[in-house]
Formats: sequence, C-alpha cells, structure tokens
Amino acid sequence: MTVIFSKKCEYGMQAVLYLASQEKGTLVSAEDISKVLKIPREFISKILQSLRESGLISSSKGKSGGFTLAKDPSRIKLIDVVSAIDGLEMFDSCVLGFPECSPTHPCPVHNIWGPLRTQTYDMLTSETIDKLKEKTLSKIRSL
Amino acid sequence: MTVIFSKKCEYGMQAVLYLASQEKGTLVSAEDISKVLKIPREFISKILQSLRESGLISSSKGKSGGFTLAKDPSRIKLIDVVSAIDGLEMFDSCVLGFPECSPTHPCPVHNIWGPLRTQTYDMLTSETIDKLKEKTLSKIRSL
DNA sequence: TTTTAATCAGATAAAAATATCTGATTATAT
DNA sequence: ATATAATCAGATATTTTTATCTGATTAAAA
Repeated sequence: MTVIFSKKCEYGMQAVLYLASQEKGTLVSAEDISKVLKIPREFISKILQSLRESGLISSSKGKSGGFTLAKDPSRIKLIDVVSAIDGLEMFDSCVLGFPECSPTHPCPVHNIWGPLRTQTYDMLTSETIDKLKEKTLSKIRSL
Repeated sequence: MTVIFSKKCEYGMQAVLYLASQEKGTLVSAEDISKVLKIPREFISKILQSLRESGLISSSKGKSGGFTLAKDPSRIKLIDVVSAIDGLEMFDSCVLGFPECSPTHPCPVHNIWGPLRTQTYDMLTSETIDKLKEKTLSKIRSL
C-alpha cells in the first residue's frame, strides 16, 4: 500500500522542495539530490527528467550541469508536482473503490470522505513551496 | 497510484459491507459477491479467504456454502478490514515519504497532515458497519 | 450413493510500479 | 584539444500488486 502518493511522486515532491531550499539559480546534480535525499540515483534521475518535461524544473547539461526550479518557488505548489506525476484523479475517485461515486450515487462513506479529500487537496494547494523552505532545510539536516 | 488503500483492501471493504447488508447469518458465495460488486471471481475469493484467516468473516464449505460475517455488524468497523489487509502502517508514515517523520523531525507538511490523518482514521473507526447498511444497499443497487 | 456447487491451498501468470543499465550527447575545466 | 562530469533517451531488470489456474476437499441436494 502507498500512503496516498506513489514513490515517484513522493520522491518528486522531496526533490522539488530540496531545489526550492537552495539559493536561487543554483544547479544541483541528480547525484547530489540522490545522496542528500537517499533516493536511488538512476530513479531520481528519471523523475527529474519527467518533471523537466512537465516544465516544473529546468536542467543544463554538461560538466557542472544539473537541475533547478523553472520558476520562482513562490509560484510553485506541491499540487503541481502531484499533478505532473500521479495526476489529480485521486481527488475525485472513491475511497472504497466503487465506480462513479458521486452525490447522486454516494458510497457509504462519501459524505465523510468528501471534506477530508478537500482538505488534503488544500494542504497541497494553499502554500507555495517557498513557505516551506525552513522546514525543508531542517528536515534534510536530520536525514 | 492508489487512493490510500490497495485494491485488495478496497474490495475487502466492499465485500464486508455487502455481507453486513444481508440478513443475519445468510451465506453468500464468492461467485455472488463477484457478480454484485463486479470484482474478478478468483481475486475476491482469495481476499475472502484471507479475511476468514483474520477472523473477520467465516465460511462454510460444500454445496450452498459461502461466507458470512464472523460477528455482529454492530461490532465490526472498516478499520478492522484495513488492519487485516493493508495494515495500519499508513497512519504513522510520512505523506511525503520521508523516513522517521515525527514531531521532533517533522517533514514540511507534518503539522497539516497530522490532523487529516487522524480524521481519516476516525472515519474508519467511529462508525460500525451496521450503521452503513442502508447506504451500502442503495449504492449496490446502482452498480 | 452420486452429482453438484461450493470453499480451500498452492502454484502460476500478467500487469504495474520501482529500479538499473548502456551508451550517446553536451558543456565545462584542465 | 582532451578529459571529465553532467544530462538524456531508451532498453532492461526486479519487485510488488493484481489476477488466474489447477486440482483437492467438503457438504448439500438429487
């Protein structure tokens, strides 16, 4: 079982938070991210590539190349990463796995789950990642 | 990506809710459950077997055999199914996938996620499945 | 007593998620 | 110029989850 998000998505969020905690414009290599966050090198590489394709981060090749955020951290939210990797489908599918769960055909816990889902969405949407910089740094220090 | 629970667990919850919506003591075959809930026959079979091993449901073999709840629906909660199939690990692991996320080493969204996790747990813990009978029946009618 | 319809146990298969490998390309630094 | 250190693209491998198969056992019904 996953805790809501796939490993890819979890790693992607961690990496984006890490990039956001760097000095603006700093290029960070996949190797570096892999070591700091303890994520398999080749795996985070692939994830970074796909985030680049989505336009969330940018990269430069060659020696001393690496990755950096494509825009200011004050304009990026965690939901952007989720959207790019896992997609937003989970925010309108049934927690019990029933098909077409809706107000007209609610599952047994539909009314309770609705607000929770909304709050989860809000958690990912309300804050931009620049606001999470300090917390990110102190978490990384403890890894 | 899953929506919190594995398919096994979703199907397990659906099946247990369905059993709870039957007349007390009714034996329901895996075939029947499979058809009503549109779950692959052999797959739900395995899930029912494992729920039997966990003691949540009981079975009788032979012609006109089948499955029924092992105790009164007023004493079963959805968390029992989750606990038996997916385990409760998700309720204390990090939503961003960081290891050892805790109040002393919180991840960037630790404080926001905590209450949400608790509410999710409450959703599965507060109501016994007999309370969900009517809603289950009306959902099943729409499948 | 035989047929039938069910669970049960264990093996296997298929699909998806996670992870790694290989070699090409690129750009900096020596 | 050349060596080095990085991304990139595509293939491959491994692991986990989801799903199916096979045959044995059981018990009710014919």
